[in-house]
Amino acid sequence: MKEINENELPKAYEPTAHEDRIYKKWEDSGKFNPDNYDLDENSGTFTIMMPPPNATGVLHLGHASTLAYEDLMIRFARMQGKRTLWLPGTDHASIATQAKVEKLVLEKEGKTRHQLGREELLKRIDAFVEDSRNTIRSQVRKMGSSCDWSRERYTLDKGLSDSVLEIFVRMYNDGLIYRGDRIVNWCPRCKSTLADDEVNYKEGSAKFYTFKYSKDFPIAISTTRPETKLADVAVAVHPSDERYMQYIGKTFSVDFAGGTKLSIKVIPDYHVDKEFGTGALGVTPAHSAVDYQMAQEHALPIIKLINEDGIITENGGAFAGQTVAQARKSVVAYLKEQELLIEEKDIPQALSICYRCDTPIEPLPSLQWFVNMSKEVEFPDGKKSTLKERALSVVTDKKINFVPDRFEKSYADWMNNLHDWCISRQIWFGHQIPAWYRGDEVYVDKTAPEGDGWVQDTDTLDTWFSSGQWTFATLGWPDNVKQGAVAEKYEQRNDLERFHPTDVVETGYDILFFWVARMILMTEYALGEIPFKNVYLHGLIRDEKGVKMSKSLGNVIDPLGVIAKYGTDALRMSLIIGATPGNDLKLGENKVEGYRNLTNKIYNISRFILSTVKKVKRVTKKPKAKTVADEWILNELDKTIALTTERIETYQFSLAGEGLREFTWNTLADWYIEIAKIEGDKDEILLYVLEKVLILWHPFTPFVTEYVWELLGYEDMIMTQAWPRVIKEDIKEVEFDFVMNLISSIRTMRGENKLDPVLKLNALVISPDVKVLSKQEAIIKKLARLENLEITHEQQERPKASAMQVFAPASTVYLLLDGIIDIDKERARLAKEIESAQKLISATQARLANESFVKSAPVDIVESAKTQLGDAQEKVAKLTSQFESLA
RNA sequence: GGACGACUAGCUCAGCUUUUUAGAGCAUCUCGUUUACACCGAGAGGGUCAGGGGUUCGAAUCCCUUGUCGUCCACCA
Repeated sequence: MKEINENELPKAYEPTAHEDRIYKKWEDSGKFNPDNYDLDENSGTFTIMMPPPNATGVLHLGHASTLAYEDLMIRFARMQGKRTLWLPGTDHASIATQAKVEKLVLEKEGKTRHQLGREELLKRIDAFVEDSRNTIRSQVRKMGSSCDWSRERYTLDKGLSDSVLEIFVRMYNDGLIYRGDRIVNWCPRCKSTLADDEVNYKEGSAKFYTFKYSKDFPIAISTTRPETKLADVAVAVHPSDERYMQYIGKTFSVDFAGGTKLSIKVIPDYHVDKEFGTGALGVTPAHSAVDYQMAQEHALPIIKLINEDGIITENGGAFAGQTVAQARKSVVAYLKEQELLIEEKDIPQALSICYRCDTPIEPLPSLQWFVNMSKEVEFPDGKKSTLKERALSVVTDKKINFVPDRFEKSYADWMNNLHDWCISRQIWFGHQIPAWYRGDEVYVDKTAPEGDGWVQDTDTLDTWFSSGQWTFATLGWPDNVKQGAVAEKYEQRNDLERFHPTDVVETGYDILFFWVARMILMTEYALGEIPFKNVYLHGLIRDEKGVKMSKSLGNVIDPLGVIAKYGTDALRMSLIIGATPGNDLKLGENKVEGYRNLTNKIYNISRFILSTVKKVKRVTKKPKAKTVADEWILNELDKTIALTTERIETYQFSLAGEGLREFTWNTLADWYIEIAKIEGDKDEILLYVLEKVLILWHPFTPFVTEYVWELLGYEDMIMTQAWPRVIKEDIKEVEFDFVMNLISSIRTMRGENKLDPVLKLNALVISPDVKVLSKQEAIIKKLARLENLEITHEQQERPKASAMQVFAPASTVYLLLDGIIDIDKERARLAKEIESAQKLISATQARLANESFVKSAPVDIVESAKTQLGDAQEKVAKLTSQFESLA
């Protein structure tokens, strides 16, 4: 390997030259796997299950965002010395994947899935998925994800399938899973059912028809779907509606369009809006969820008019065989012809559409499998509850925390309104339902029943049924179980015992209900415990104009393209810094460019230190400060360490990154390094600060920090270095004193004529021999202006000692620049603050002197008043001393 | 219809459990081309924190209200 010479290093960091190699180095080291660390029993664990991307293709920025956040948390925990597991995987994504492959097969071979057959299609899908998973694996690596590939999983692998079967059978035996003929959301294009939350709504307009079934029928009704009226069984009216009261309970025989005979009963129902339309509603139980409810309550028959292909059944009389659209025209034509149509107008309507393909949903009665959300059952911990209540209580009891917490409310609302969950899908790709039929017999178990003539259900399970088991099935359940304290030593425990519950799930808020809620349900049912302690939800990533990225608009930013141009570190920072949880993020290229510059800054700070110090060596112990500037930078570093740690621990990643940037660029690079150039002799401190800064940056920018670590020639990898710790009490809040010291010392020197600060300043700034950095000049000019010092241009020499004198309090200058400048103003401000604090004191004292308040108010209120009083008094004392020192 | 969120500098956004004088990045303008970095440095301009009201010694921050935009949920046939 070629020896690295600092002087030959390129001026700018080149991400693409190092990233792949560095990733390989990490991966080959085995250090992504927590088993390859020598840690003691009490190290603590930290676990994240990577949300499995769909096996349909490529990663988008949403995935990139999740990977950036999770890798940050994982690297942070690992450096803190925890046993850290990040388990990667992919989701088979039943409908999405099958639809994609079907489309490809149709394009290439001109065959539909039915022409191809189940076996053959599944073969094609498997091949496609294998390919796709390889793409995803490589993209996850590109993001720098430090996940344990030896534990990689797939929602259709054997372990997950075992778990799915186990849960299905247990739920069936508990009476939680049942098969029922119910109204389902049917997508005629996907030819499958959809869960309630898989239905989207689109604003549109519809023709609203008002008509009578026949000339002698007494009540007119209104509808946007005249064709479904062929299957009406009732007319519902509000019980208090005087117009129709007289008809309630009566049944009318009607000859309707296409020769269909209807038997219409007039029923009362409080849900009917008297003001809407005619105030009467035609009830079509088979093709409307609301009507279905009414039919159940009034024991009305259910006539299925539309089949799974969107074609009118034989119940449609003369219209049988027509499509829904054709039948609508036919019925409207009939109504016009018979002069039954009273009104036709356009109204706005929210159209139900399939969330995958935007096809309008057809509500249909169908025999499907459901999970009962409201049936009481015994959980593994022996407590009895319904799935719904259980999943709700873990959040309301704060066993699971949401970031941001406002999503706890949406979660609770959603859970409260949850209906039974339709889990069967008429899709071939997925976990086939473990139910066998023979005549009227039904058999449910993990394996096929013995005997002849049994036929397995051809449906598969909703993809969320399996991904809902992601946190524990990936850890070996059901083979692995929790045995409590049986295994004393950590090594003797299985993965489930070691790593579950996981610590965090990080994902977009758009799949809160789909996935997060299902994981909570499933895990509570299987294990009686929570799947994760914290849920961090990021927002949607939009383009720079705030438009949602979509293929059709062509505004999709490809993470790989960004990485190729600016590097992974820059992309990661762009996704994390300046983003707040739960809020959408607008990402433009100039933002990424800015963070590319920051990456370069980190590199160049390192390059400078590398080439300046006499000998590169690790400085692990905090060096002694020789000047005030040293003291200041070491203190600032400690503050940054404490702040960054705290912010990452409390999920304030954006603030953590901003604070680091501030320290790195504005404090270290712009000030301390400039001071170091003048003061000199700072090798130890520079190396010490650099090492800590690199470590702090590592979770954000793993590649550049690892690269610099290599340049420094330090042992091991930065990835496995220990996260720095500081004792909070050691941090000094010294800024204000520095300012005061500086000002007073200049005044003293002047007054006593011991030193002439003017002279010293000049010596440094204006020497014609020495070209002065603008930075230094700025410091001096500012100081000079402050203290009314004159800058002269005659001084020739540049005495080192005086440089020390002037720059020793450089930190204070820094603060001066920040604005604490005008003494009179400062005194006025302090006086005002003291006054307001004193007002607070007298107000609080008055309250505490009031006996009835002290006796009647709650104890904690009284206590907090006392604390407040103490704080205020302390504040007054502090401010007063500051005020006096400014005299 | 219900709920939630946003409204802060030209742009993108922090700050929001009442703690000093409202911040950053980008953009603009001026100066600087110096041996870490032009993917640079020094400086400047730019905000009645959407409007109104309230609580408070003190409000961008807490409460109420109005407006605009957005998201989610439910859904009227």
